[in-house]
Amino acid sequence: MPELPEVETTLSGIAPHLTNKTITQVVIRQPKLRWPILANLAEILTGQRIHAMMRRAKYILFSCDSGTLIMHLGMSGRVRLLTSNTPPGKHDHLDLSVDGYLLRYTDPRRFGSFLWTEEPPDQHPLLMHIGPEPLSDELNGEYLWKQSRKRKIPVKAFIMNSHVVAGVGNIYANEALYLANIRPTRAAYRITRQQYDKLSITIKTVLKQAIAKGGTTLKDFLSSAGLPGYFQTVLNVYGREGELCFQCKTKLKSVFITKRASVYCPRCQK
DNA sequence: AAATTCTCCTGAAGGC
DNA sequence: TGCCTTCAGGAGAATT
Repeated sequence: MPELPEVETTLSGIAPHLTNKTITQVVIRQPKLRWPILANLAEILTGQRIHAMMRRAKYILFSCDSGTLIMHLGMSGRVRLLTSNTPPGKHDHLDLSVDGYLLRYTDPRRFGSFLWTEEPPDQHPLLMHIGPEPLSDELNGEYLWKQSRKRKIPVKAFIMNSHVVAGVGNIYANEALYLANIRPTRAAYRITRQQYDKLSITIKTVLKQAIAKGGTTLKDFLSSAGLPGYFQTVLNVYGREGELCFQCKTKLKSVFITKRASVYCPRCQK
C-alpha cells in the first residue's frame, strides 16, 4: 500500500509534468470512491491551470486557479502518466489530461479519494487536524513526549495516529521502533523524553531512506510497461516474524496492535 | 478527552 | 477444479 515515501515518490514523478499545465480534460468513470467524487468535478477542473503540487501527509494537492484538488491513494491507488490515451482497464477510475500527458488513476479497492476545496487546503476538514509532517522540525522528542502524556495506548498506535504525526504507516512504525529500541506494545505515556528524542530521529531516518530508494523508480511513472514498481527499504523487522534479529540473533516476535501486525525483537526492544 | 469499533472495497488466501 | 467464506488495511466517523 502506498505509504508516505511512495506518495512522495509519486509526487516527484508526476509534478514536473503537470505543474504549470492547463487541464484540458477530466474523465470520471467511477465516482464511488471513499467519498463520492463531486458530480461536477470534471467541469470545475477543465480549463484550470495547475500552478503547484505538494504533499501533505499522504495527500497530494494540486493547487489550481480557483481551488485545490486533494488526492489520496488509499490502500491500493496508483497513478501513472500516459503519453497516449490507451483503453482504460477495469479499475481505471479517473483520467486527468494536460497538454501531452494523461494522468490515470487506478484503484481496485477504491479507498482513495479526490476532493475539491476552494479554501486554503490546510483549512479543509480532512487536513485541518493532521499532526506535523514527520520530516519537519516540528516532529521532535519534545513534541512526542508532550503529546503522549496521559495516553495509555501502545506507542505504535500513538505514532500511527495521523493526528499525532502525519503519514507514519505500519511498515515504518515497526522499523522506527526497532531502531529506537522501543517495544511497540509499550504504553505511550511510559516512554521517556530521551526515548522520544531517539524515536523522532529514527522515524525520519526510515522515511528518508525509503524516499531515497524510491527515487530510483521515478522513470516508471512514464513507462508504458505499467505501474510504478514500488520499493522496499532494508527491513529489519517488518514481515520477518520468526526470523532472527540482525543485531542479536534473537527470534523476532509478532503481536497485533489494533489489527496491525507488529514485529519486534524481544531482546533489543524494551 | 481518549480509546475502541465500524466502515468503505476487492483480491487473495484458506477450507472443503 | 472451483465455489464459498474470511479478512487485511488507511483513516475518518461513530460510539463508548
